[in-house]
Amino acid sequence: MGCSYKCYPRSEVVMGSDPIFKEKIMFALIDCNNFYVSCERVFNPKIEKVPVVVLSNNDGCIVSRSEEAKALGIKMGTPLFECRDILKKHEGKVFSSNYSLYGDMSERVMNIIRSFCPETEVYSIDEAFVSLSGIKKQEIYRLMVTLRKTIKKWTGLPVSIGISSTKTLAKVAAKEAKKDMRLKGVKVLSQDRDIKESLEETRVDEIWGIGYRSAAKLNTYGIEHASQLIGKPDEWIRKQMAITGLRTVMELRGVSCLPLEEMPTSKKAITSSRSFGRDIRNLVELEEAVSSYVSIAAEKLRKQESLTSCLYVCLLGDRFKEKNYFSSAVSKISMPTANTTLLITKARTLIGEMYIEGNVYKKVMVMLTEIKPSTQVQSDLFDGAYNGSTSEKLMETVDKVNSTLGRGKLTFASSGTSCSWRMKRQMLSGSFTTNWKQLPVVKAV
DNA sequence: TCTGGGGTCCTAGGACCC
DNA sequence: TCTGGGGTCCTAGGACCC
Repeated sequence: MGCSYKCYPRSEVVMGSDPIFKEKIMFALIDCNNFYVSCERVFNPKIEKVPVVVLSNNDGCIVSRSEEAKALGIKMGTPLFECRDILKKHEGKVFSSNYSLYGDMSERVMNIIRSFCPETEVYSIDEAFVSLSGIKKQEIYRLMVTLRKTIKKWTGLPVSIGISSTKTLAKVAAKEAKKDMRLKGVKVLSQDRDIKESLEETRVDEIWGIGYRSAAKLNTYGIEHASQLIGKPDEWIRKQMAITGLRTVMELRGVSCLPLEEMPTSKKAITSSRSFGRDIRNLVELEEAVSSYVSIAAEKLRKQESLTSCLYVCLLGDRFKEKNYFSSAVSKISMPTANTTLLITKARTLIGEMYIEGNVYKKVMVMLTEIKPSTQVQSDLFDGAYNGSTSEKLMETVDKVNSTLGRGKLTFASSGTSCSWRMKRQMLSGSFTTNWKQLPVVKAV
C-alpha cells in the first residue's frame, strides 16, 4: 500500500484526524449532457420533449442530439439530408451551430465548477476535470450532487458527473451516470467490486482513448470489453496500441498516468478553414475568403501572444466527387510575425499561384505553424520588426475594437464586403446571452 | 441538390553526420 | 565474398479527442 502515497506532502499525512492519505487522489469529470441541444433548450422551452438536433458548420452534419433524437436512431455525424425525413415525421427541430451562445454558456458552467473546485482543467467546451484531493471521501458525493444542482439552477444545463481515481475511470463513471437514471447524475467508482462490474459492461470502443480502429483490432483478438483488456500483459498492449494505449490501460487499472492540466497550453498550430456556403469559381472570391480566414487565425495567434514563421494554405475541391482536387502551398516567413496584413499578402500570393480557372472550389484552409511565444523572438532592428512597431499597435487596436464591439466589426478590406461565400447557417437561434439586442424578454401576462 | 472544424501525440522511415 | 553503428533531426501519416 504505502509506496504509492509517498509523494504526499508531509503535512497532509501528519495533520487531520481523518486519514485521507489512505485514499488515492480522486478525479471528477463534469460533462454537460447533449450540450449544444441543451443550450438551445434553455432559451426555448417549446423544444423540450421533442427531437432536437444541432448541425455542424455550413448546416452539414448532426453534431448534437437530444435523447428523443437519439431514440429515433439518428447517429452522431450523419449528414442532415439523410435524416431530414425522419425528423420531419417526428416534428423534430433543427438548429445551426450558435457558437457565441455555446461559448458563453460554457464559460458560465466552468466558472461555477471553479467556485466549487479550484483545481479545474477545462477539457473541452462541455467537459471539465477537477481534482478532489483534500476532500473527505464521504463528502465527495454530496459536494458533487450540490455542484450538479447549482449548475442546473444557475444555467439551466443538465450535467453528469463521474468520480474515480483516474481520469479514464472518471470518464467511465460519467458515462454510467448519464445512462443510469437511478444514479441522479452522479456516479462514484471507488470500490474494486464496482470498478470490476463497470469494466465488464464497458465495450472497448467506449473507452476514452481507444478509437474505432484500435477497437476493431482488439475485437479480432476476441477482446470485447474493458475487463478483458486490462488482463492482457503490458508488452502485448504496448505492441498493439503503442505507449498511449498502455497508458489508457494503466488508467483503467487504477494507476493514474494523466495528470490534471490546469493551465491551458498555447497552441502549436492554428487552423482556420471553412467549407463555402456555395461553389466558388473565381479568384476574387477565393482571395476574399483566404483573407478572412487569415484574419481569424492571426487574431487567435495574437490572443495567445505568439508569432508564426510558417503559413500554409490549402485549396480544395469537392471531396465527394470522383474528380477531386487538392493543392497546397507553404510560405516561410523569415521574421516571425502576427501581422494580419503581412500574412494576408502572402496568403493571396499563394492562392493566386494555385488557382486554376474553371475549377470549382469548396473550401480554403489556412494554417499557421512554427509558432513561438512573442517574448522568445528577437525583433530585427532594421527590417520587418513587429514588436512595438506601428503594425503591432494597429493589430492591438483592431483586436480591441473587435473584442468590445463584437467579432468582425473591424475587418480588412481584402476580405471583401459581400461575403456571399460565407457558410450557411439557415437555422440559427439568437445570441441570447452575448448581444443586448437579442436578450430574451419575459412578458407578464 | 445536401456531406464540419480544430486540435494533439506518437511512430516509422529517411537523410545525414561522425 | 565480407561492406559499422549509433545518434539526431525532420516529415508524413496514423490515431485519437471534442
